[in-house]
Amino acid sequence: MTRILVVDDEPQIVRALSINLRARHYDVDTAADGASALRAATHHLPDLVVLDLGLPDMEGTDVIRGLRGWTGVPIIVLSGRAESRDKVDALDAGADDYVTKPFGVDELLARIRAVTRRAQPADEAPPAVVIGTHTVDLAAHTVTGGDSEVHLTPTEWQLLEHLLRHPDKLITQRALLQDVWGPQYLTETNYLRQYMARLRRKLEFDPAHPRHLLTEPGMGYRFRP
Amino acid sequence: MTRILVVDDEPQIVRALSINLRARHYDVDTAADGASALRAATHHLPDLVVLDLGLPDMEGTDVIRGLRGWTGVPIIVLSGRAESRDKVDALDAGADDYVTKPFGVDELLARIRAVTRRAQPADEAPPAVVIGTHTVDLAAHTVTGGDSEVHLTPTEWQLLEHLLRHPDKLITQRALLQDVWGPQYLTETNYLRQYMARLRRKLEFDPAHPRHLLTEPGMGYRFRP
DNA sequence: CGCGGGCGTTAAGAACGCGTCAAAAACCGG
DNA sequence: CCGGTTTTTGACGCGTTCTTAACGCCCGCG
Repeated sequence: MTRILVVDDEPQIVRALSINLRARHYDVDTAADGASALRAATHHLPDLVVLDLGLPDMEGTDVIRGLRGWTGVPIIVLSGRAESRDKVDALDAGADDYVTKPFGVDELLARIRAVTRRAQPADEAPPAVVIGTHTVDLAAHTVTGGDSEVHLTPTEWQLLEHLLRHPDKLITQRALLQDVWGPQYLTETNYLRQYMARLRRKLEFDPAHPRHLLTEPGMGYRFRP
Repeated sequence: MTRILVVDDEPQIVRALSINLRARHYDVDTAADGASALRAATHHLPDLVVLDLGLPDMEGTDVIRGLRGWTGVPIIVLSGRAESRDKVDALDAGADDYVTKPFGVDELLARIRAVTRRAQPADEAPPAVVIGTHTVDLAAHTVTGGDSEVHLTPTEWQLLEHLLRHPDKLITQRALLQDVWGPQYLTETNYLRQYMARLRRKLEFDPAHPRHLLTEPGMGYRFRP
């Protein structure tokens, strides 16, 4: 869930934005002035800040700098002022985007999507998973740790990836066969037995008693972190 | 040096932007239509793309998607159309920002700074990398050290560059072929075999047993520092 | 208690991908 | 137009990986 902090001193704008954002399944915090905005951000770091520049207590650029001092959270500025100078100041202070009022809600939402999309990869949680003594990094395609060096073949990676991307979830045999081998292999469960065994031999501490790559008899397999 | 690809079919706009950008010490490439824009980006990946939406040969959103298919390079859209719908479409296709014409140059420059600032952290650039007895300097495009003099061809540089920019990370064959040769060579893995062999012959201490330019059978290649 | 399905294991041949050599074709500067 | 460099293309041996088959075991069920 993406958490958005809306900062504006006009209650009706805050209200309208909150309703629209919540309807899109965003989590919304609000603040009516710069000081409480900084406090709210400190208290619970949002994933994005929508900031009106016309606040009663502080310069808008100071609010931006106050945030930028300690966080890289994306900031979208709302402002009634369309002068080039204001935009340049806000953007150079650290804002990610600048929208002039009056603005279309659809456009703001699209800009929110664009900015969060860009910011995501930076602070994304580590895509590394631990299995026994080994650590699997899906992004780099590496297996580290463990005493012996481990190398996985393409098919092994594909299979492992599907399991690791859905922790604790049961993946049916059909789903795995479909995704790794294709639609015409849906009944070749022997492939799964073969390759699950290989994965366990390479990753599990005791392949005969797997603790992470589990079998659900008659159904499929499951990865337990 | 930040390299910017300017795409617009109006020569005077291209010219004005080029002058302004070069004055700010940006490196500028230009393209007049969608097809040559995609080709230019493939040939030498820019750090940012400024894209006019009113191109003669392609839909603007298709150009965006054409880039997004294989790179996360920041894209700022220029457009004469101010309708909310156009903005939403472009942003959701993968654009990072949308500026309506006529626009102030100062504003565009500020938005360029904002977008590149956000994109920067992703690619930290270690200036020099050591492979065996040789030292490769990506910025200067030089190979020093080693007893024998080493000269790399353009294709060899491109290939090596992609590997060195992502240390320890597996780069798939498709990604390398896409970035070095272009989208229509995705299956020509023999090119990779050929040029990886040449790089190893020129850089590795023992080309038959590479220690830094590693093969991941069936998947791709990896640079280990 | 005997039976059968599903699972893990082992073992084999087949198919594929990689590194390599070699040579033709395209490119480039003089 | 020529000579050298660079890129593209084809072919082959070899090791790895994939595919396929067969066997034993556990467990639920009749």
